[in-house]
Amino acid sequence: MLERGFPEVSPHEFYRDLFPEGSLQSAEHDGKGNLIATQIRPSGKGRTKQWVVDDSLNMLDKVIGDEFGLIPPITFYGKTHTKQNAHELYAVAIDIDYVGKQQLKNLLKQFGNGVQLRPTYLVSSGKGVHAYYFLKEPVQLYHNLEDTLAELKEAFIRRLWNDTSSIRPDSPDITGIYQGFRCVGSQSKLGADFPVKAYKMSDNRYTLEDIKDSIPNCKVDLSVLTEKPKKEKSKLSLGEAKKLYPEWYQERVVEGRPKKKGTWVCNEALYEWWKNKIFTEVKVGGRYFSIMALCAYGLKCGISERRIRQDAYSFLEHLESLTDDEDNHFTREDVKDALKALKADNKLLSTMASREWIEKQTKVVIPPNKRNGRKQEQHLQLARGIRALKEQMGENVVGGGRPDKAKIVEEWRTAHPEGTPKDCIADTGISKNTVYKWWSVGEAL
DNA sequence: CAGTTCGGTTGATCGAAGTA
DNA sequence: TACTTCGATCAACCGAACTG
Repeated sequence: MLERGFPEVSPHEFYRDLFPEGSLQSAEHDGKGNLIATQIRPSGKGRTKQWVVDDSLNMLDKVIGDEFGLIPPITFYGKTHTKQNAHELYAVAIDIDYVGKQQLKNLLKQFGNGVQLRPTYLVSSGKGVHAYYFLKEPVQLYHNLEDTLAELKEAFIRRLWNDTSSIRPDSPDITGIYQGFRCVGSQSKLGADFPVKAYKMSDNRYTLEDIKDSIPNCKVDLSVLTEKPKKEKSKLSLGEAKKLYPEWYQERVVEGRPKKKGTWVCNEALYEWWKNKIFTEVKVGGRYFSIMALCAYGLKCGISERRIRQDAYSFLEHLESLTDDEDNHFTREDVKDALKALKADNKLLSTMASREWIEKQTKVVIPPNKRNGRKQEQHLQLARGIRALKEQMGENVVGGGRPDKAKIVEEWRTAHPEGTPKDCIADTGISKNTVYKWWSVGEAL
């Protein structure tokens, strides 16, 4: 289909071209990054695996020929495909889906006559294509560049994915810069007989400016890319203060009444909810972990350690009463041991706090997401708890409802001191209802 | 006509599921 | 793994129907 003089290139050649010899790590600590290849298993058939591909590219064979392998055009430090570990961007890859024969012809024509920027490679991905624009120089993936890069990429996707290139021009997939793509040499959506193939379109390599210039009216500001990232200001938010001085924080929360009424009651509800679960649903095999989970919830909700300990021991009798095997009693020692979680570091605490972990360790079904009846109720309880917690920690957002228009009315009144509500309604277009609502608020000042 | 009450609609957001 | 979509809630909005 693509035989118009564009040579097909083997997976090894493709990735060697993208990551030239010497660009990846070859010695243990040479300061260079590596590729991460991810293999996704169809659900139920084992876990997702990730491989580190170094400068020799030997590990590529792990995903070539496989069902579903992903490789992003990025090098990483470390062993996992995470934003944190991302090091350098080597190419901008654009996914265009629902490309039929005619759309492909259109695309090739536009690449040929300069209407669209001609990619370095075009990769067939099954029902669509991936256009790879290799970069002259890899771009350092500092975290403060993320938004800029994402913006540029989105503009570029919208430019390439249009009614001539796709059967569905209206719903482009806006893939992020960290997104992996089906790797060259693995199977496509259409199965084993249709592997993902790469075709060389040009020897061109680009800069981000080249890409920006190819998009008409593109307003993305690339200047941050040339600046070094600023050091983050060290500010001590309430949330950080909590981590650093947990005892002070908890005394403050428990003994000094919090300013906003409802919030900590709501938080406590989450903790109480779990206590109820321990009574009603925890069985042998999940007893020890249910106490650990109590610690996690307690800390999250700002309950004092003393109270958590008290509550933990209060479950001792009940949990021991569940014992069905003389060799498997639940003792004071077990509770004591589980309570060590209170002193655990943050990392352990956050693993414990995840719904999945608690479910697995305690055998209590914490409803995944089948939205019916009381399961949904619990789902929201959790969401509300977390939201309330954020608010309490001073993160000041603003969740929940629709934003109000108090400010608009207020500003209009300052600009028109003699104005009447009627005029305000006409000027601002806000309904009279809303205007009246905020009118009196302004009056009070 | 100025202002209020009622109830459907809207924008924002959450965690989980889904998709690449 | 990253990011979008989905189902669902919440609080505020806004039109319509009312009140005086």
